[in-house]
Amino acid sequence: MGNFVPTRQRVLDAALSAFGTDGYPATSLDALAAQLGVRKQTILYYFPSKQALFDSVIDAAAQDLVELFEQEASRGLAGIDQVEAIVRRIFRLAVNRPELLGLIREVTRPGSITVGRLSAHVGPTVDRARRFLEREMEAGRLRRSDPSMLLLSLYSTVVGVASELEVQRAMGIPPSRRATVVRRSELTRFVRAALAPTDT
Amino acid sequence: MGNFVPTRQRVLDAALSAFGTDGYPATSLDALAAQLGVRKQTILYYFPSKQALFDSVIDAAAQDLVELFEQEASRGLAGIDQVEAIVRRIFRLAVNRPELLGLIREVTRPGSITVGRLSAHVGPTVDRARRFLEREMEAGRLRRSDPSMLLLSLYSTVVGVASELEVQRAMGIPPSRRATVVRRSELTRFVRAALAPTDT
DNA sequence: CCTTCTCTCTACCATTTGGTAGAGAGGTTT
DNA sequence: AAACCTCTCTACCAAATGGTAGAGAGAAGG
Repeated sequence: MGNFVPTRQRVLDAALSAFGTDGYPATSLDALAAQLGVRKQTILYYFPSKQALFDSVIDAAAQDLVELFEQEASRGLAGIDQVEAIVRRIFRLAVNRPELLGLIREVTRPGSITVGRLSAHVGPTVDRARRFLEREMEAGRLRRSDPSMLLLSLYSTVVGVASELEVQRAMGIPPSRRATVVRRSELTRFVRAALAPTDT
Repeated sequence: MGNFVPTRQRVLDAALSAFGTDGYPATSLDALAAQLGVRKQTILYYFPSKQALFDSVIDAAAQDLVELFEQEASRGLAGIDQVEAIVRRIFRLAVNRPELLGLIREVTRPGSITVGRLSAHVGPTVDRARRFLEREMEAGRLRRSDPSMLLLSLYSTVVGVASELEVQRAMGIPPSRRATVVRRSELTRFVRAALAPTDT
């Protein structure tokens, strides 16, 4: 115990959580500072402006995402098994750090000026994923289709099912631990069905 | 020409667009009024507060959605064909009125207090959709699975692919008319593959 | 003509916002 | 001890926000 977390890092963590939960405009520096037991000017000492703080938060989040992805991808599974492994990973992320996916959602809002920053980070990883899909289609381990579009469909489905908690409630799915497990397994089946190569 | 749109309706339309594009916190009554060529107090005359305006916008949007859905569902198609018809419809909606899906996205944000209002409106329609899926599974026209979860997966996939324009750009999909057509057809294939009953 | 109702306006306000200026405290270096 | 650096603070500020109070214009009805 007694481990000390530098203020800058604490600000970054709290900001990620706040931006990811409430969104950029609804997050005030005063509120953030109060939550940290610090004055707003302390935040502005480390980050010259709210936008700069947001940028740094995006950088940190992107790094986490890429790391997670590359780590899972380097295990070298093939075909649907590899996809499923990543789906599970994203699912776990949605449970443990929902604010991170919330941040992605915030950044990818139409009209966002900060998208470029995120895509610059995840671009190479996206390329890698696309090449993977292409390769596996070539090898007949995945249903043939446009790799970019397939990636988009996968992204939408997985992130949506993993993080659209309010929609789930509206659809009568309780936010229980049990339901989460069912949800993941149903998602996996859905993705498997969508990806399985046609036997012809 | 010369058709007159009552101020109240104009406010409602502009508000839907603004809330759906920029989100609730980033939309100011002053900006909204300016865009309408009117003073803020005119807005507050018709809607007693910003929140009340938002509520009315949600009501209007929900009504549109339900109408669209019921209309398409009443054509009485079966199995995947019915699902595909609705997918096409939602896709058209995303192209013609992207702000409407943006509004849904805004309302379904985690921690939103307004979700209840939306679900109250769409609840019956969601139930109807679920019963449809159940029936079609029973009849062997759709792959068997948990209907609620399947609905969630479908929702995530379709709305995501239809409206996540920034994610698409990040994945190298241009926002061209041509790409939109490809996107819809790939989405359809994806959904078809995910829903097709297993032959066993 | 006067009243009343509908609608939009001007004037104003308290609060919150992101941000600037700079003081002060504590440690390290010279 | 003097100078400096790192960090957090108090004191302010201009701008924007949602909202209140109420005036005025025009049409409708008595």
